[in-house]
Amino acid sequence: MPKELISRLEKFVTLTEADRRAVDSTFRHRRTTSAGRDVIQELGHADGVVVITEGFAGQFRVRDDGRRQIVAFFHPGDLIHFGSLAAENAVFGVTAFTPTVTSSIDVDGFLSLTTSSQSLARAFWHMAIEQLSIAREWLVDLGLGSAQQRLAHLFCEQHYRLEEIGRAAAGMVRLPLSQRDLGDTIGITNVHVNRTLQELRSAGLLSFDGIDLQIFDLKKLRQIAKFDPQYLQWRKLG
Amino acid sequence: MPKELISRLEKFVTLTEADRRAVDSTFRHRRTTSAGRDVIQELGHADGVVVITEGFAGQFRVRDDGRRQIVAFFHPGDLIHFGSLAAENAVFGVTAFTPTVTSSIDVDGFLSLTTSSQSLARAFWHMAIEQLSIAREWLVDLGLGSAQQRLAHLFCEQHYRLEEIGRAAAGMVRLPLSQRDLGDTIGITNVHVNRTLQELRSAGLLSFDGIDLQIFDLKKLRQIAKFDPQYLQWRKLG
DNA sequence: CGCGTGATTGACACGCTTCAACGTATGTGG
DNA sequence: CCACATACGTTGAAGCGTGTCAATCACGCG
Repeated sequence: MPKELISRLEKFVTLTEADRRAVDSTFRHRRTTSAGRDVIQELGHADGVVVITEGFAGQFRVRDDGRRQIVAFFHPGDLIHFGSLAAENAVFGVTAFTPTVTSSIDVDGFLSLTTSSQSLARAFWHMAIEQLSIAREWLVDLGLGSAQQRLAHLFCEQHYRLEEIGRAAAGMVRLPLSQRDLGDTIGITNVHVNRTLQELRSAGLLSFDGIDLQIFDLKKLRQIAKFDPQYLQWRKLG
Repeated sequence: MPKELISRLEKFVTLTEADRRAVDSTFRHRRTTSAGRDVIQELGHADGVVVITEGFAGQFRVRDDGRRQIVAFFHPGDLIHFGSLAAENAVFGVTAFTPTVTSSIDVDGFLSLTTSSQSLARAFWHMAIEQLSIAREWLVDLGLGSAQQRLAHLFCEQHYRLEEIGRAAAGMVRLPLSQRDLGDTIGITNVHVNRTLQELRSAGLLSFDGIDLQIFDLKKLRQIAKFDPQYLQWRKLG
C-alpha cells in the first residue's frame, strides 16, 4: 500500500526488494479522514506509528483560550505520529486540511521492522531527524523573523517539500490553508497575514488564493525568507 | 563511561545488563570542551552520534546579520547530534555554556547497537521523539506566548528537566545563561529580558542572577507559563 | 434568498525594539 | 596598585510592527 512511504524512505537509503516488501506488508491499518476532521485527537489515546499516504495535514495545539499553534505540516510519505513509542496520549493533534489517507502499524511491529534491516532503521531515523530539523528551523524563523519573512519562509519550505515529492509544477503548489491557518503557523493574526500577503503579492513575488500557491520569483522570495534548503537535504546512503 | 546516558535510557525502558554493557563499550570517543567554546561547529563537518555526559550546552543558529537563535538546551544524558545519520554538515552549532564532556560513536556503531536490542532501539527512539516534542512545545511557546510567559516557560522546563536528572535542590537549579542568551532563546531582546525578569522577580516568583535560578512559587510560575510537563513525560516499558 | 465563513480595510492601542547612556563587576597589563 | 578594557546588567525615551476591534465585502451553499 504505502508506496508514498517507500519512496520517501528511498530519499535516504537504497532499499532492497525485501525491505520494500516488509514495509508494504506491515503498514496495513488504512484509514481515511475527511477535510476539516482530526486524524489524531489532541490528548486522545493514539497508538501505533502512523504515516500519511495521501492528503495534507497539520499538527497543532489548542490552548484553553482557543488560540491555536500549528507546529508541523505533513505531506504524503511523512510520519505524523509515533504512537506509544512516545507518550500514552498525543500532546498534539493532527488535523486534515484535505481528505487524508493514513496507514499505521503497532509499535512492536515498527520496532521489528527497524531491527530487522539496518537500511530501514537508518531510513526511519532519517525521517525522524528531518522532522526535528524542520521544527528547529521553524524556531529560528519564529525567533528571528518578521511577519513577512516568516510567511515567505513557510511558502518556500512547503514549495520545496512538495516539489521534492513531485507535487509542484512550474512554481505552483496546492496549499489549502486559510489566512487564519497561516497566522496560526507563523504566530501572527489573520488580519496581519492578510496585509503581509498583500505585500508579497504586490511585489510580484507570488499569488495565493487560499488553495493554490504560485511563486513567480523563487530566488527573491528565498532571499526575503532567508530560506536555505540545507536543512531538508540529506545524503543518500546504500 | 556514559552512565548519564544509560540512566537516561532507563527513563524509557528497562535495560538488561547486556544492553548496558553494549552502550558502555560503544560510546567511547570522549571529548571535553571549555565554557564558551563550540562543541559542534555550525556548518562544520560532524560525524557520529554524540551524547553530552557532563555540562550544559545549547544548540543555535547564527544569521548573517549576527543575530542568534537558540533552539535547544542540552543536559547530561541528552543526545546533541545525530551525525551523518542526518546531513553531511551540521546546520546548527552547539555551544558549551559550562565545561562540557561528550562521548560519541560512529553511525554504523550506533545502528548496530539499536538493531541488536529492541530495548535499546526503543529507548533511543524515545530520546529522539522527546527532543521533537520539546522543539514543538517551544514552537507553541514562541507562537502564542508573551515575553513573560515565554521566559516563565523556559524556566519551568529547565527546572523540570534538571530535577528529573537529579540536579535540582529545593527549587534551585544551575542555569548559567546571560540575559542575552535568554533573549536569543525566546526571541526577544536582552533589554526586554531584563524588564521581564524584573516583573517575575518583583512578583516574588523567582530569583535569578545569571547563574542560579531559584523558584519560589512553582505553581504560580507554571500557571503563568502555561507549563504542563506532559510533553516531557513518558511511560516506561520493559 | 439568506446565511456563514473567510478576505479585506481602517483606526487605534500596545508590547516590544531600538538607541543610548550609565552602572558594576571582573580581568589585565604597565 | 592603578588605568583601562570588556562584558553584562539596568534604565529611560521614542518609534515601529503587530494586535485588537469593528465594519464591509465576496463567495459558496442549503
